[in-house]
Amino acid sequence: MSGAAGQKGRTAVDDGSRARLRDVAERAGVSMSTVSRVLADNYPVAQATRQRVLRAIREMDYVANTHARALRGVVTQTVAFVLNDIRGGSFTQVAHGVEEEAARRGMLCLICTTQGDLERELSVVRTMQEQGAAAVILIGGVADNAAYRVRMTATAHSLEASGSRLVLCGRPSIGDDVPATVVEYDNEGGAYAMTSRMLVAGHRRILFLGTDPVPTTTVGGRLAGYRRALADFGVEADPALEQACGFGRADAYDRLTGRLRTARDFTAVFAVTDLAAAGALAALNDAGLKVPEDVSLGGYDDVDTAIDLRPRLTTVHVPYEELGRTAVRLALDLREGRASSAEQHVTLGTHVVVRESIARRPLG
Amino acid sequence: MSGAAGQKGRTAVDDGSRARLRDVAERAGVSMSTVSRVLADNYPVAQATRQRVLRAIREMDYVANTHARALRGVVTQTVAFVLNDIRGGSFTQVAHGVEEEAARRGMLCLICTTQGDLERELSVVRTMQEQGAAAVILIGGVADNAAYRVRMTATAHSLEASGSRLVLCGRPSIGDDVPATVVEYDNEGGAYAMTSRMLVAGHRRILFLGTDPVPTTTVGGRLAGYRRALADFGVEADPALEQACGFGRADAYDRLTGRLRTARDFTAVFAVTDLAAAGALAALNDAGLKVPEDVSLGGYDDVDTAIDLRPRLTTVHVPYEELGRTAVRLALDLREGRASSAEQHVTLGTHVVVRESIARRPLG
DNA sequence: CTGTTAGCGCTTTCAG
DNA sequence: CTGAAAGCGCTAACAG
Repeated sequence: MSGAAGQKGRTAVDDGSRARLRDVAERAGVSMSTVSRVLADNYPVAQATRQRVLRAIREMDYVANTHARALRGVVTQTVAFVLNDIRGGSFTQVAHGVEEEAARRGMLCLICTTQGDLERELSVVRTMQEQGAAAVILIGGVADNAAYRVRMTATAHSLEASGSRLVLCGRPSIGDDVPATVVEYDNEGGAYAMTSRMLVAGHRRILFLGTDPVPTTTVGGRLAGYRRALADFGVEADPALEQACGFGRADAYDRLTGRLRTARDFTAVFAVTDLAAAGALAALNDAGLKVPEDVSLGGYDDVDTAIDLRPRLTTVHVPYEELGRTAVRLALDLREGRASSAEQHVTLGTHVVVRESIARRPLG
Repeated sequence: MSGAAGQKGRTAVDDGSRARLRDVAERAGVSMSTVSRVLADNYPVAQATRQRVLRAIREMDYVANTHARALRGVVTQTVAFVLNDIRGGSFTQVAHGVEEEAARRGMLCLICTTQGDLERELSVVRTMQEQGAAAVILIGGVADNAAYRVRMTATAHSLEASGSRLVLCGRPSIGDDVPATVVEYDNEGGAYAMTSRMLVAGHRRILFLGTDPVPTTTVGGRLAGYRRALADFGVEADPALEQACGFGRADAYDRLTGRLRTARDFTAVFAVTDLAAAGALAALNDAGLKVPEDVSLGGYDDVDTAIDLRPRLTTVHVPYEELGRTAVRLALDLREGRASSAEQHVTLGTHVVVRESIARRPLG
């Protein structure tokens, strides 16, 4: 298929196909080794020869073949970043952190999306492994169950055998004996802090907007923080206040609007994400409720746009970019022997960013 | 370096390194070809043999080497997507479109960022070419000058020689003779429509917030649309109303706040992006000005969060996701001979989304 | 149905 | 300083 290049009388360039090392060597009147040496610049080559080779390379627009190189062991290392959906604020920040740190180390960054499908996640990871990725970073929560753990454990081992590293980012560890790097943020703590703040402001009926039918680790942690805060304040948790809802704006709007039609049995809403908070805010306003005068509102993620909501959204800040950088750093440092396995589990802090959407509980 | 695997008495797996086809063959007691056939599933293999091979593959956790495959011509095709910065609304949507269409075709999507550095853009493209990307998609405006055109033309030809395709996405063509696919949106038309709308509402002094010292094609097009609308309405363009400003929220806030300290010599603001519009809105409000009662405001991009601004932002919708899908579709269809070169330049439409941030010019 | 063989394009000893 | 030669791991004729 790749054609007649190299045949007598036809060069790769005449042919319209990519020039190979051999073509360059022929043109420069040297051996392939010499061209390779000029390219790698890791071995003495006579000035005159070097010039001739460089000239041929330029004239033929030679572009090295990564695959052939990789096969010989000289790899353009890549870091793979696997996420659900590239849209939607927060993960993009993680991606940026990953990109940044990877670029700093001269590595390429592969980004793949899974659309929330665990099956696809596995297949994508496999593809990355085939590509020889130095690290495979999985971002975002998952439905945590036995099947998931078994498969992820196998994946971690397989990756390790390939000389790669699995990184769980914003997702809890699956066991200390599993060869995986874990970079978490204090998901539960952030939710605890937010809920506490609402409780301190006098709220007792706080709607948690965002439980899932199949709860992911992300929701699980936030819900746990919410419940723990209630418990610590001696407030009994009311299951009716744990409202099913997805991460998106639209779903939050619909769910809350629906609920408000029936009853308004809460004085504060803790939305599982800022996007959901935006939807909740719109729903509240459309129902004639003012935030924070009538109902207080809290978000989670601290996306850039939280500040443009009115009132400005009080939310939980997550160091997403740092999460991405750390993921790359830990995984690669380990490979290079510059970090120990002991340092391969990190939890970054979260904190509430106080803005304007939470007020004291209105009397009556 | 890759070690002693394959030596007598040590298998790849014992060794802790990745198992190769040969190891699997040995274990299953067959030849490499047979294993290869089982894997490719493109040739008859006896049931019993197949089972034995499959078993060995599983037991050894065999993972194929993409690079070796690629060298033989069997490639996991990748589509490369090159952008400035992965954060910030709109390009992410394009990336999603690209991802979607690439995935639909079973292709991998490589995403790389350049931080706005043309030098780096070129080097990234080169790396993608080395990787054997089927298409290299460049997204976003650039400073359009002779040097850029020369280099991009060379890049396009080089890519073509590699059997790849350059795609300029949201960036104008650099000439009909250049082998590149161009997927634009009606950038100038969107700005024209927005400005017209403001003019129709009676505004005569419209601040264009977002000219650059080194204007990019994106800004250039939007500014051109702005000027053309003014001209068509017989309003003389005042250079003082073309305010230097970047794409981001923070810069817009600072610039407009600074300007408002001196004078308020406009009744409407046309921000070059929605992000800038968010900054402008905050600046206006902080200066005690109400939108749209005192000053009207228009944005560009129609990012998801434009609807959460108060007032809801009137802006120009750009079909970003569609842009990404189209980029992939055109480039790949051409490769596969399912599209002609004539169809390789497309301009998608834009339109104003009317919300609440533009009102009739206040009297006096 | 299965095995043998000849490379894909490149790097890297090992000899000049 | 330069060249010849031996593969990296895999696939695809070509013979059995």
